[in-house]
Amino acid sequence: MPDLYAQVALDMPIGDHFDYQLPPEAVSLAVPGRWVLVPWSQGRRVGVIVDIVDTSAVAERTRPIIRVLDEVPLAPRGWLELARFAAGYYHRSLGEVLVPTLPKLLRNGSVTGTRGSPFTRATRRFEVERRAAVQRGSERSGEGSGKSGGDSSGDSDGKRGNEVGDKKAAPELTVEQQQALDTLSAERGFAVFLLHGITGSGKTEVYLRWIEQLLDRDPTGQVLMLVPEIALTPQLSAQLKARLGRHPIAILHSDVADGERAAAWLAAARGEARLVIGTRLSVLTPLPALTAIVVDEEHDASYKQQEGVHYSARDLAIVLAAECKVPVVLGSATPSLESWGRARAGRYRLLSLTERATGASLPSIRIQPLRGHPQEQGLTSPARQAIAETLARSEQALVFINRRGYAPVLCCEACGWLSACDACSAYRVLHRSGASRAGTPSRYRLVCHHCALETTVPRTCPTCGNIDLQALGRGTQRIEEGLAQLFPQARIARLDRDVARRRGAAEAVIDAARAGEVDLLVGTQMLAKGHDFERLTLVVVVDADAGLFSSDFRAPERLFATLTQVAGRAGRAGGQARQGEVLIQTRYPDHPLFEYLCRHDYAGFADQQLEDRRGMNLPPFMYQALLRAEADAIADALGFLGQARDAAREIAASLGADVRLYDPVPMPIARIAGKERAQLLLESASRKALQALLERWITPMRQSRSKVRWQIEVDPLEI
DNA sequence: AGCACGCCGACT
DNA sequence: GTCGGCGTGCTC
Repeated sequence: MPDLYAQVALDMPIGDHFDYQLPPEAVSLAVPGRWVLVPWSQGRRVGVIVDIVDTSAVAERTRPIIRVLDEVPLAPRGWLELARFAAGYYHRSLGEVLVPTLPKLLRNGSVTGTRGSPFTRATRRFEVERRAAVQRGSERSGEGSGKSGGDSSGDSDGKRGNEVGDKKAAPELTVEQQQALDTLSAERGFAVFLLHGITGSGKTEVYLRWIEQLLDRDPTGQVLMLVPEIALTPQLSAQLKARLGRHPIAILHSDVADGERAAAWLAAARGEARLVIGTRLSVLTPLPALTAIVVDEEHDASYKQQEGVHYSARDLAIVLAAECKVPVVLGSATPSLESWGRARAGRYRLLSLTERATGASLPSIRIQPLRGHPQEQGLTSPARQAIAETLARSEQALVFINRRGYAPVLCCEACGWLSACDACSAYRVLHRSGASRAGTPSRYRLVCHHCALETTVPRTCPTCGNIDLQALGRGTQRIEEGLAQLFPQARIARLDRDVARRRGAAEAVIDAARAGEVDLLVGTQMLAKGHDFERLTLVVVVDADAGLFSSDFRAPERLFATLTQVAGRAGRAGGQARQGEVLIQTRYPDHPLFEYLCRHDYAGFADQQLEDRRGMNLPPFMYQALLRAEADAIADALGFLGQARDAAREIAASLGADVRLYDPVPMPIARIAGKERAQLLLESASRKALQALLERWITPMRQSRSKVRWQIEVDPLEI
């Protein structure tokens, strides 16, 4: 019998670790945090050593590990602790948290790669960049300035004009920015800051300065910056590289190709990359010398992982910061109510930026009633007039509608038939497809946004044979078409997920708009995030009502954030440029949300929402978890959840845990792709009580096999 | 979760 | 006579 066993976490829903014999020659390498290749059934898999022990309960079944992956850096201590927390909190096995964080290319043990492979090329490219960065850094420090004013470091890379050629002299900070920065720089240990800054207040500049200071101060320290899914654009990378180019930067994005990702990940894990910027998945990148974390747009829903382990990268960032005893900054113009509530309670330190960095004033927001105001192409006459005036001044206007496609539903006026999806409880959306070259008749398709099933449009009504089928409502494509009719001379561009599907297409639209080659921009959320269009002075929101009376208690919070964000695109230039104007069309002009919005009063809105939530016992005053089930028949899903609830009730009673169990209900969209879905809500004022119940409830449920597919969602964002 | 093994219906 | 359905057992 061997002297030592390695407890190895594997990507399995069962068990937390599996025991393997440790050959004597592997003992020196094999420590917790090491990646290993182990035999598994017929094949082999990679896992992480989580402990070394001298006995095993299953000693007679153990086999030796195959190899220690010593080419992968040993994971730092805080990282394993973070993963342990995530596994416990989201009720998954440790391996399910750990293993998917290793880039695919490194998972098969053949890291070295062949010469000229994407991985080797990426590694070499990173090394060249790193040396160049270090070189720039030493040149700079040779200039002898300790202060991080940095105006002289701007023209660092003179020979190549690829950085858009701007002079990257850092802008002067406003008093508020300076104060925020000073507060941040003074903090060396664990602390959570909420940086609340209005749109255009220069939050990014504060991050940049802080990161710059941190990297200069500690020559080996690493900073992690998390950004939402769509925010990680080439523009942002270019900006960061231009300003912080004397430090090696690694970019980790789900779209980054495998070889590139593996190289960037290794650079981060080896401590070579000083700034690691990425989407939610990068919160689990092992960083040996972490000194600070930034979470930009912390309210963004894309921080919540929606497959695999459903973790919140923002929440894990805070756990990681605590683990590593470093400061973390959450930034947003419209913080989540969870974060805002904690700042109000004094648990997070609030930093406020209340004015725009350019000196521009905030846009004026007008609410335009839809009722009693006839519309043309979905636009009231004040909206059309405002657009016409904007065009006449040769400025840009943005028309915002959060619904892609041509029309949300097709209907038969004779019999009432609607274009329902066969597989989902939703309507198929009318889309205009194909490049409508002049002369080519445009084609239409019916597309289900939930199961992606696409069909042709019936020539006649499938139930009554009527020839006249009507498109009901408006999406981006129809608004675009309407604008072309209303303003035939205007150059119009659309941006939504359909446009962005083509590689580089979204970039092209944004670039064209910035270059002034577009007069009218039409689009969804995508247009609202972070872009700076200098000549854009008008924003029209076609219809703000979807979020006003939703059954989801978070809908007002999201609507406020979206409207604030899109309104923030207007009139950012400052100087002698015109003040921005925002027109919001609604059927409910008296809704209180709009009052706060027009006053640009996020704090007032958020405090009011918090009061509502407190009164109604909702998060953040209540902790929730959701058990979701999926089956061919809704009765099976509901039956499964009913039994689960009964079991939970008993456990809660035996624990004395004060947890409320609701009845199982079908999900808001009950059927997707032919599967019926239902859910069971649990909530408690005590996170501890809820977690204790989940712990005793979920583990046995995983062991018993059911024909119903299910998953647990802790801190669900949508109910 | 995968994957194998193992017993009962519609096809060459 | 087989191909294949998914029930249940196992993986250190």
